[in-house]
Amino acid sequence: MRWSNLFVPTLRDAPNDAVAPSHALLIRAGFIRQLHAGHYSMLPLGWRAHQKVAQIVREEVEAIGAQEFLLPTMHPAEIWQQSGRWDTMGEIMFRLEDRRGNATALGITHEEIFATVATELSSYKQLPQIWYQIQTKFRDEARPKSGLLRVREFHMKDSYSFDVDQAGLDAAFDAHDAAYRRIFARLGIPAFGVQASSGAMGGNDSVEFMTPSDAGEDDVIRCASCGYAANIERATSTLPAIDDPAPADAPEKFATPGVLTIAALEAFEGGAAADRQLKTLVMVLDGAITLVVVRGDHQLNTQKLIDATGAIEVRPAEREETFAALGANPGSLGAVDVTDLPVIADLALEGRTSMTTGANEDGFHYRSVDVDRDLSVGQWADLREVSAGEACPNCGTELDVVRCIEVGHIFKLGTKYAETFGATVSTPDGEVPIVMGSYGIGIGRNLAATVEANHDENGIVWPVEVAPFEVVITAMRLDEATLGPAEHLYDELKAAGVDALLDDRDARAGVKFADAELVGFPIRLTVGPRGLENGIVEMVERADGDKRDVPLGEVVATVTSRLAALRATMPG
RNA sequence: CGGGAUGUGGCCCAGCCUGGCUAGGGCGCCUGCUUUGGGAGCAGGAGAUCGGGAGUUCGAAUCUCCCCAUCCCGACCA
Repeated sequence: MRWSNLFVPTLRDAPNDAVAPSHALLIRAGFIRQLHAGHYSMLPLGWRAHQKVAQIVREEVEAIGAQEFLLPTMHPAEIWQQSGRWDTMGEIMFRLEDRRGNATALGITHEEIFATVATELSSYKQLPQIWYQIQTKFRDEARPKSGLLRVREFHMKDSYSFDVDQAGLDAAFDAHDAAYRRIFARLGIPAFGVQASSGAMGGNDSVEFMTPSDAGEDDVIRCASCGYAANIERATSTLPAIDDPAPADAPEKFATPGVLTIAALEAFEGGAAADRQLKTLVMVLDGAITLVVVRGDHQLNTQKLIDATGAIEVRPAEREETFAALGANPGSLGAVDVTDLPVIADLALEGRTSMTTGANEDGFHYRSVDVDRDLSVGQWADLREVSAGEACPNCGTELDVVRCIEVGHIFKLGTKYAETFGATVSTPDGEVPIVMGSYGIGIGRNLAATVEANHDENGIVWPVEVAPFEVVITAMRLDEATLGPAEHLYDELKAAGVDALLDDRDARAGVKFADAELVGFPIRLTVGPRGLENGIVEMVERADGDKRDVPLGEVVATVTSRLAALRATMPG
């Protein structure tokens, strides 16, 4: 390919709404353009890199035996109604009607569809199977952001495993885990696995692959000592034991005029330290007012509440709803003696006594509250959000919080979809539902994550396997004396299987060099009269700036060996 | 959805507060000449409903109201 024929609209300045490094660089280097929020056009360089990411993913999942499909992205509502997710998916799913008025959805994922196909599996002898596709997904994200990192229309590789039993599922899961680690290594993305909430998908084991980045949107709790790592939606920690004073016989109500916050009650004469208080949150779970109680110095993690209750829609109660339910305003709320509303309490409160909490009467609190005795707790659950500095649940080391991009997610579905859609196989012991697993990886997001992890002040530094071209040949003049040898080199490299680009633009050297660095080709060859006089070209490596003169006759051998070396040294 | 910010040629930005000739600069683009190993110089040129609508005014990029879009933080989210 000749650069003079390639559409590569590079920009000296990034559009001012591109903030994340990958976003700004992919635009500046001419890889992508935005159509509207969350929808991007892939330009020729962007599409090449995108396809290279997809190819790596394809190779690694095929290496574990996966077979490629292509399923429709428009789905009839019925299939989603059958699994129950037509309702539970909420607004994330784009919905439309066809001309007959039939409800239709744009696929956000394909468990239902693959499970339907899997109904044709009839014997355990056909298992195991791993099926996958690389297909457009549509998600009506509330807040698309950071370029390709969070979009509403994107390609995802989603694979599904089908096994006769749990042991088979475990094996398929572990195979995907290993395949994903190889994928991230090849993409130059330093990713690690964390325990995750399985969210709306259902299922048990759930591992998200994360890579640290300020542009991310997940917080991960990590232990530097033992390797414990979990999404903050799932993470736990060990709390220091607290010795409560001997409990009184009954709660004691006392006046607390003007005290509306945990902090104010700490400072109040006769108040209590935050870890001796109960924080009562009034939440609405699928329309039902519910009291959620955590320790005064703890934060509720909403996802944990959702996971614990199975609720679909969760929101804080309005002030009016709260007053109607408890007869008091925020600042004086409590769960003591509340029996007409569900009460869910955090595990950290089990067995606590002599606590202080609102009395459901403005301006009054209770002290000497015994949680087990005075609260009608209907459900105990891990609800509190772990904070940095708390102790690792495994080894006690102080935990860190790391902002991350989720680059992959694998989890065990079990038999839910197989049962719903009747995907069963015959075994010697009778008919059993197929045990499924689900494994996703976003192509565009990983492209962006690669850039997040591989760039410098001059532009992108592509790993060899993802670079839109592996080598750019910069022709310093366009006369035959220079362009001739440059073209010859280009032909030789192509013949040797190297993905090369010939920069034959009528532009100044500085422009060509700067563009080559911005776009991020791993290797650049400078072909100009100065070197040709001595029978050499200059070779520059993007990653470390290493320059060397290479005799014309050795260029192909040198380039191919350097490319091989660069492939082998990918981090991961 | 809550909070904050921004919309001026393809990109970056000035002008707005304090209303006043043909809306200005840089990059990019076109033409010519010179130049040619790290984003060239000179000369000429094209390109704008100032996000949209309504209003105030003799006069609106500038003031007022409504709407839209985009970005950031949060909520939400396989």
